[in-house]
Amino acid sequence: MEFTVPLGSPFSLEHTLVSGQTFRWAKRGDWWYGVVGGGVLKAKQEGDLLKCESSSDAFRAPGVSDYFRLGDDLEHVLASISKDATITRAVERFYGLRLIRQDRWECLASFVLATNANIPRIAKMVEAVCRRYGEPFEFEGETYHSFPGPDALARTGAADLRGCGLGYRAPFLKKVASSVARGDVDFDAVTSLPYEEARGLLLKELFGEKVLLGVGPKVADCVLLYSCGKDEAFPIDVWIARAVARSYPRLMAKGLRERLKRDGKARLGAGEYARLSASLRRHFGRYAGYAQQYLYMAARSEELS
DNA sequence: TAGCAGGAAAATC
DNA sequence: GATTTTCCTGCT
Repeated sequence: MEFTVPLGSPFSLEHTLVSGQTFRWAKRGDWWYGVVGGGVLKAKQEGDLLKCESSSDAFRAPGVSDYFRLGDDLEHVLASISKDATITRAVERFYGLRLIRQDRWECLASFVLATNANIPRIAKMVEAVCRRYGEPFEFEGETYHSFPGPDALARTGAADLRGCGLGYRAPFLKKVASSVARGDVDFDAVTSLPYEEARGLLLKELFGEKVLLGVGPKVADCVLLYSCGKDEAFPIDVWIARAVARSYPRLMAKGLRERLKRDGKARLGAGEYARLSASLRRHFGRYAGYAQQYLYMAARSEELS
């Protein structure tokens, strides 16, 4: 099924897909191939047109527009977050980068795997889990695998999951899958509540036990931002922490700043994380999550140059 | 709050 | 080829 989506406002497919939000897209030749919603979405940007091809009839222009959040008024968002020279420069460099709306379960599971790993590694782990537990299907003579549902992962043994190269993440993923399969995580409520309450719901305890073992504030923020539309969420990873220490020292507590400077290890305690992300939300406003994504790209690209 | 373990692969030296 | 780092959380 081929179709074309006209882009009414700024969009960069490339910047969007390499910004570390999602792990199931790969470029082959001129085309990007992504496994989305149980099928393959193939896409190529030509100016203000997005050429698409979908393996299933279900995925059409409206679905693509929703997935890439093409309805967001990006110019308004970018004007709103451009509070200082650092972010303004990042916005200019990566203009058109958009947050995308991912499946909530897939996003949660993927970021549980993301601890202490880099992007290629995360993509590999996700792919291995899909190959083993997802549904296979064919597209252009290649075999792809859908992202497995929570029940499929809840049923398996942690040792079996370990076979996917997940290491210590295997038991966390299995427990998270069980919680979701049991219905302990009300994604609809998380999506409809305002940011603070939504985060509380994801991190809350049930019967004295944490609902989602392996989900701390950083993973929660990723899920809220990338799949629940909470644009205030500002995930702080090591790159962002370092970038903030360098470019926004005033927003970071002095003690934390000095510690980062001293041993370079950007591990934040829960309180430090909460205070820093609150101060970044105050600085960047209601689209702070967009600012985070642009800063993340800038931080990573500067490391390479 | 601080310190550490956790597993394996990528990045770096 | 060894060492360091890696989009971190849980436990003590």
